[in-house]
Amino acid sequence: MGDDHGAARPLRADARRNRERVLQIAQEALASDGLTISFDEIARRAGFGVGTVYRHFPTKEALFEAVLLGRIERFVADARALATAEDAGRAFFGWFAGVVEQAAVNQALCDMLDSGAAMPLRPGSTLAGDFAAALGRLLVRAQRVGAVRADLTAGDALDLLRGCLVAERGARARGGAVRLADVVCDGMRARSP
Amino acid sequence: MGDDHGAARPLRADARRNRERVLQIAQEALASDGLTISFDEIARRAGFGVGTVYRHFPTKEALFEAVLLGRIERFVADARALATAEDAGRAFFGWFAGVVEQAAVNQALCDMLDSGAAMPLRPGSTLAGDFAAALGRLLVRAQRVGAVRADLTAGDALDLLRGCLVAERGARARGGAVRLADVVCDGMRARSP
DNA sequence: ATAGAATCGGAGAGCTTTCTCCGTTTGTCG
DNA sequence: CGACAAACGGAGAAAGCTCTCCGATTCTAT
Repeated sequence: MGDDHGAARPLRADARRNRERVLQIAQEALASDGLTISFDEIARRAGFGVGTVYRHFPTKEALFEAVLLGRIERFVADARALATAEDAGRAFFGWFAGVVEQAAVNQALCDMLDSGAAMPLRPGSTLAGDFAAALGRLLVRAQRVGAVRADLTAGDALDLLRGCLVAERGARARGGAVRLADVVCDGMRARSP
Repeated sequence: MGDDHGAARPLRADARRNRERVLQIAQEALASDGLTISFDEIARRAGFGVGTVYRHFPTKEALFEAVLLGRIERFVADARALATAEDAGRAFFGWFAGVVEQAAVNQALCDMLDSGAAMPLRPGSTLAGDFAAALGRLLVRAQRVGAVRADLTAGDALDLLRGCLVAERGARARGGAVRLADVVCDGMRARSP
């Protein structure tokens, strides 16, 4: 599930080139301007007529998904790979900081993770759920070994992740020296009484 | 600098009543829907023609400022009142949590504090600067008595405040039990090694 | 080289949003 | 009460957005 429905005939050479260029430009535009950028503006920056871009991606959302979905899937895959790591605390905090690190330099990723309860994906998608579930597994393991406060839920951690994104992005814009994600991670650590 | 230019003649009785009603409805609409709500929608909810609302507030921004400016000024005043409190750590964390507490139930306040580097105020306003300066003073005092990590700047604290807003608002929406602001505050505390 | 299919370009339909304009209605004061 | 300024209402201008449509153009297979 990703490209076209069923077995489509191969694209004409120029069309494939153009499609790649659109994806490239859209990726840059989304990273710098976020989800609010207009479809027309992306077409303009890519140097194509808007009709051409719509030929490749039937809606604005389809284009944005084509650019961003892979990034989120990657986060989920990373979390799964860490699900059996030796040091559960290290796994959780490392993954958490890694997501913040990558998303903080990409406005669209921030917008996507930030906005409201659900990620603005195709209704049928389970990705938002997968993401939350993957985070939840890392969290529980870290709590079992006493690395993270026991009273935090997966929802809490997800909200803190969103908060970190906002904070960290602000800090980057100012050239701040302190990793704000580290500050928040410290807050999540279990106190040693 | 507030109402009208110079000495305006008093409003007609019905006009004053209508103005109050618009402010009241706008306040509720902004709290629940945030800065993205449309001017037309506010007029509709108040039961007025859009022209009537524009008669009282020349632009959308003017209306929003009339509703929200006072709230921010209040935060600044609170910070100033705490600037000589005995327990500097308590003053800083208490103020920080208080701002989060109040802003978390008001979408527009969140939007305003969140969005980018500057608050979307009239260019000439010094309010954004006042807010940052007030926060900075509480922070420095708390750092002097060793209550807060010494490596945090005022900008860091402001960004963390923004992050808290996002996290806390998410938690409220889910009915979360943990005060996420407390988690972040714990992260800002100086470690006692 | 040429026919024919695939692709492109961009005008414009249809929507939302901010804000203006002016005919109509409503308070107020002598 | 009656006149007149003040206030109201909402149509619609202007701008921006998503998305469609179809004539013009470009590739490719023969």
